[in-house]
Amino acid sequence: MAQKPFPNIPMQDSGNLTARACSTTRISVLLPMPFAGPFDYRAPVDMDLQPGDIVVAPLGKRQETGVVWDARSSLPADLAPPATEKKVDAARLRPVVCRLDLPPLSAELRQFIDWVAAYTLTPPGMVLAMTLRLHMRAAPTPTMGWALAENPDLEALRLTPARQKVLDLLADGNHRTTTDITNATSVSAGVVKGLANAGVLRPVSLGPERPFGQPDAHYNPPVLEGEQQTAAVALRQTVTENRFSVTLLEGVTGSGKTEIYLEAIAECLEQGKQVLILLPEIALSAQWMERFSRRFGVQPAVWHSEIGQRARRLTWLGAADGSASVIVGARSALFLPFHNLGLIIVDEEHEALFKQEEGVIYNARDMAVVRGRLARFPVVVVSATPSLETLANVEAGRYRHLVLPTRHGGAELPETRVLDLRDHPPPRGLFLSPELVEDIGATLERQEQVMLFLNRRGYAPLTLCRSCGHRMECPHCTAWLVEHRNRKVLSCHYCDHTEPMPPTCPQCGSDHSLTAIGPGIERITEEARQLFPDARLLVMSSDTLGGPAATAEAVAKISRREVDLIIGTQIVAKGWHFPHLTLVGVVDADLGLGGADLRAGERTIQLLHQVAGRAGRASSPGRVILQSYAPEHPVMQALLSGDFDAFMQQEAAQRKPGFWPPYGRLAALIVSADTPVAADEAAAQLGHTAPYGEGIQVLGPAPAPLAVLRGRHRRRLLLRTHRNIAVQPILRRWLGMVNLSRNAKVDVDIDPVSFL
DNA sequence: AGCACGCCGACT
DNA sequence: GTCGGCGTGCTC
Repeated sequence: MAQKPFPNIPMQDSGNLTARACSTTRISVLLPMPFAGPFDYRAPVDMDLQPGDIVVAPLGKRQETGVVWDARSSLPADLAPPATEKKVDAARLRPVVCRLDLPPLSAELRQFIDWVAAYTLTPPGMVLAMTLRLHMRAAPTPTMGWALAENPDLEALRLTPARQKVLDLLADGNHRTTTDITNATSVSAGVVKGLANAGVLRPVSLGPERPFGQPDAHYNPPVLEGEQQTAAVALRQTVTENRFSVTLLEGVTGSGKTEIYLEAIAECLEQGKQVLILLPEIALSAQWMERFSRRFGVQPAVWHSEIGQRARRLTWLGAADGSASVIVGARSALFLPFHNLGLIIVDEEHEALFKQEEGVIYNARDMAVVRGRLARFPVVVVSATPSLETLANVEAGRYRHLVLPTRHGGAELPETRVLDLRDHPPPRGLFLSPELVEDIGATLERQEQVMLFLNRRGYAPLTLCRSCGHRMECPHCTAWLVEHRNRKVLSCHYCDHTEPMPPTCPQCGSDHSLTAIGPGIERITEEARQLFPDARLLVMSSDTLGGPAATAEAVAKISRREVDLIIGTQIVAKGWHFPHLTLVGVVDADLGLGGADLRAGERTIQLLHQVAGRAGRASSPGRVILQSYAPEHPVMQALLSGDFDAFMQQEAAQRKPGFWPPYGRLAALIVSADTPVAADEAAAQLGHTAPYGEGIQVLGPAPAPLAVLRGRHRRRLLLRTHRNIAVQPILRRWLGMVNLSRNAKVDVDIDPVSFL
């Protein structure tokens, strides 16, 4: 890729280099590449380079954007990788090409990047790549907008009402983008285009900058009372203290957690500092954005992996120069180069989505705390069902705790009932118990909304041949193929394999013998459609909702009562506000409790509680019915009683003696190879060289639950240590001992969340 | 991560 | 006889 210096970014030229100048100007440059550490370069004499400066450096035949790095690491001894004191010969040093005119990365951010790299055992360059993940030298193409033409030929123009609206809007002489025009006038983009074609509008360049609106801390302050007021004051206090602290803000759905942490944001804005809010799934947070702009008068800047190149660049620069004072984002926003960050809020802190499982494997919730500690500002983690990790930190006095015990606005918590499917089985081949069906019918009768929740996409999770017992499996993964009847395909939920539904059994050739086993959301929809033919159904899953816009529209339809019965997966559990929903039916409450997952119970209770929270938020109380084959299970009992504290204490008691997290540390080694033999060989080697000692234990190797994933054969080992033993030095020594064949690979997952 | 160097099969 | 497959190794 040819890289030309971009004209809008003035650069300092390296000028002529003389051999004499070389000896004293060695500098470290960290490149966004998987090297063990920074490379050394020569700083041209006329180029004043400081740590943090973003530079272009030669690498082999190409040029790369990197960052001038600190000469010595500031990491604590138990994290710092052993220093490789082999200095590259001064004669081999190549000069830095130029310095880019971009705000330098702060010392805190550099330290944070080093810290995350050392903690996750990732090359620091790969962590830097998360900060630098844009074409730093790319052109910020100016936004095009429209202005009224100098002397438009209005005679020839058919002046429709829509066209008139646009002309009225632009009459003030301001230049606007097509989007701004359509938003302000609610005409379609076609109208704008038509006017442009008619020569009434002329295209203008809006210039490279589109400044972010400044949130106004006093725009629309809420009226808070009682416990809410107390909590808001306490949270504002953590901000005014102006030092590192972590606070858990805990409160059930509807207790007003968001309103309260918006006050902490207001306080931080008043201090002139930036705020970062991390949400697990930013693409689905239209309602959150609305609440924010209601409070502060403008939309916050948004960051996630799917924003366009342009918005990406603007937001990055906005973070770096401080003009974006509030950024709301997914986990990757944690690596933005904030100018003056004063607060991070992690909403829904218990969510597994904060864990990045590919590339640099890190937990954004935990790393947010680290960033706050290194840069000395407060962090607030928020949840209705806090993770055991966070609760243990509260218990140990490391985190503060603010609890909002009641629902706000008089709404009652939903009444929960566990329906024992052994006593009330659904008819053969169906999945909704008659008891639940009756309840749904009565609720619909009252013109109230019902939601059915099943956390499984597709029609059926297993397709089985009734003649020979053959199961339809993924050729690349240890997983069943899920039937998607709408699309007439079988598809793997772990890789991108999809095949057409075969007409006969591929094993024995029998006709009409392939049978769908178990329910997916499509099958529940079919059942519901037959039971309630008059109800207006809406299916909400990642399959049916293409993107954020479609999701927002679906949510709006529910709010407008254009829907009676909602059938959804996970996606419905997000913090939506559905005021007319009074009954939630959980089709399979036991789903997720199987398997050997450390956190299966915790996760199920968090998910189901969140789903339950969708019911009865306005004046009418909601009800939740859980279909279960194990009503006696502690998870069901806790959901019944609403006593999550007791459940979590029980979980804690189970994990403490074995030093399971959070009472010990865990690291997973995932061995993968292209053949089972190679995988076994590598796993065995790791098994033989496994560390041992007081408070150190290695479990495995064992085949991973997904023993084959995307054609790679996988084995797992688990390192468990006491909490006071750092796993990183142990792992570094361990991995240094093995001599793996080229086709075998070991991925390290510190603090694993998924055990697949 | 790129990109080159380096040794073995199907083409002009 | 060459073009090109991707295995291994290096980049300050």
